[in-house]
Amino acid sequence: MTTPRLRFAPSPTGYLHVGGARTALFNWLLARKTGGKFLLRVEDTDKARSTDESTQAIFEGLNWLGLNWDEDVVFQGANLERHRADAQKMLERGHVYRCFCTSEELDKRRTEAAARKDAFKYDRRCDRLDHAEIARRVAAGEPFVLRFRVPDGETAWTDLVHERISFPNKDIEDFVILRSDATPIYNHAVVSDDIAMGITLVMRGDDHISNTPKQILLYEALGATLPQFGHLPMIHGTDGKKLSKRHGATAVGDYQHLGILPQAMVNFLALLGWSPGGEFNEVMTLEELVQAFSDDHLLKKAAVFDPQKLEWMNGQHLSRIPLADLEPRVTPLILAAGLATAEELESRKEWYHQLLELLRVRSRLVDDIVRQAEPYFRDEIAYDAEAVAKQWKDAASALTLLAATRETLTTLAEFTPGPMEESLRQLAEQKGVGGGKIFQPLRVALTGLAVSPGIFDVMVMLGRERTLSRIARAEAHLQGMLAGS
RNA sequence: GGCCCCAUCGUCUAUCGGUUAGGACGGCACCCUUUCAAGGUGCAGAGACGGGUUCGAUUCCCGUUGGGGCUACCA
Repeated sequence: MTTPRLRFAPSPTGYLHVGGARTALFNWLLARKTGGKFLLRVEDTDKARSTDESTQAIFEGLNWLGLNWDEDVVFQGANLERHRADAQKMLERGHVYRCFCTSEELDKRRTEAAARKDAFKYDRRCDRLDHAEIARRVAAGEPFVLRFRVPDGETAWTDLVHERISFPNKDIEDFVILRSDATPIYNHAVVSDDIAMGITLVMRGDDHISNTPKQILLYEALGATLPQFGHLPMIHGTDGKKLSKRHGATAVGDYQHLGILPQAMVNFLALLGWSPGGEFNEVMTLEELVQAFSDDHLLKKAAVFDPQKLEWMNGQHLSRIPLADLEPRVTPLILAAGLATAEELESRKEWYHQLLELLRVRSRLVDDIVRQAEPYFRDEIAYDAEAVAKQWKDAASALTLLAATRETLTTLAEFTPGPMEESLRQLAEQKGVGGGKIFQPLRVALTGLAVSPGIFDVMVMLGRERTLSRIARAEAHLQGMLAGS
C-alpha cells in the first residue's frame, strides 16, 4: 500500500477563487482523511500571465482557509529541463512528431473550416513528411512544435466521481506538447510533473475532463503508471454559468474582507458537491469535516453558489467557535475603526470578551460585531432617527420614564441584572405601564439604537456611571425636542 | 458545429426499486420575548418529458429536451 499523494495545481494568473478553493479543499480533506500527502504545485508555465502577486495571493488564501500543504511548493517553471527530456523521450520512441505548421497557417485553416461549418482537427500533414524533408527543414532552422500522434482506438478511465468516461481517439486531435520555443504545453507539463511528484489521485474540476484522455495517452507513451482521476463538478453563479468575476465576489479574499470566517467558508464549500450522506448536521468544524469526508458521496452535478446560505453558516460559526479563535478576527477591525487601542482592550480583557459574547450571537458577519460594538466604546453616541421616531415618539412620556428610571438606578444597591430587572419592573407597575415602555426608550438612550443585547446586559457593560450620564443626556435631548416642537 | 458531462423544492442536498419523497438555506405564519439575533413550531415548495425493464420506478436502460464544459504553440 503506497500512501496517497494528492495535489492542488493552480496557475498564478489571478487570486484564489472559490472554485479553486473548493478543489484544494477536497484534495486536502481526502489527503488528511487517508493519511496521504497534500501537495501544492504552481503552474507558472504561461510566463505572460503568471505573476508573483497571484502566487502570493494563492498562498495567502490557502493559509487563511487552513489548508496547509506537505513538502515544498513545486514551481512548474523550474522543471523545464525534465519537460523537454520527456518530450524528447517520446520523440525518440515515435509517439511524437515535429510539426512545421505555423500558428498563422493553423488559424487560417481553422477559420476556413468554421466558415464551412466543419469541425477543425489537425490533418497530420507534417506527420507525412519524409525523413529527408524533416532533416532539411530542421537544418535550415525552421521552427517546429512537437505534436503527439494520437493512436487509433478509445481512451477511457474509471473516474472517482463519474465512473466510466470514454473518448473515441478519433475525436482527439494530435495535440501540441512542446511549443516552438521548446516550452511545454499544459497537458504535457502536468503529466510530467504528476509522474515526477508521484501523484496517485488527480482530483480537479470537471472542466478538465476533456484533457484527461490526452493526459492518459501521455502517461502511456511515457510508460508511467496511471494515477486515479476524479472530476469534481463546477461551481456556478446564480445564473447557472461557471462562476466568474461578473458574479461579484469570487475570490476567497473577497469573502475574508466581507467578514466571513474561514471555518464557515470551508464548511460551506465542503457541502458543495459533497455530502456525508443520510441525516447529518450541516454545521461542522474542519476536524469534523475530515472525520466525515470520503470519496463516495461526491456529487456529479454542478452546484450554485448561494451567498445567503454562506452568511447563515457564518453566523452559526460566529456563535460557536472558541472565543480565542474569534477574538483575533475581530480585534483588528475594532482597532481599525478607532473604537479602542490595543492597550485599552488588554486592560479590560474580561469586559471585552463579555462584550464579544453578547454581540457574536446576533451577528452574521464579523463586521456586524464591530458595528454593534460602537456604543460601548464611544463617549458620545448618535441617536438613530428611526429608533427615535419609534421609541421616543411620545417624548413627554419617555422623558418622565427615563428620569424615573435614572433615579431608580441611582439608588440601586447593586448594579447587576437581578436587582435592575426587579426594580425596573416594579417601577413599570407603579407607573401602570408594561416593561417595554421603559426598556425600549432606555435602549435608545443607552445605545442610540432600536436593537441591542438585553437591556440589563447593556447596562452592565456600560457601567453605572456611563449608564446614568447617558440617560441624563437623553433627558436633555428630549427636553430639547419638547421645547422645539 | 463537434466531443464530453449533467438533470429531486428558488438554492444546497437525503434517498443506494416499495417513503405521506426527508433535511438545510431563503420565504411566510406563530411561539418565546424589553428590541434584535438565536431557538422552537407550522405552512408553501421538487423527481424535466417520452418510451422501455419490473409485481412496482425519483432510483436501472434508451431517446428527447434543457443546462454546462471543452474545442489554442492558455492553464
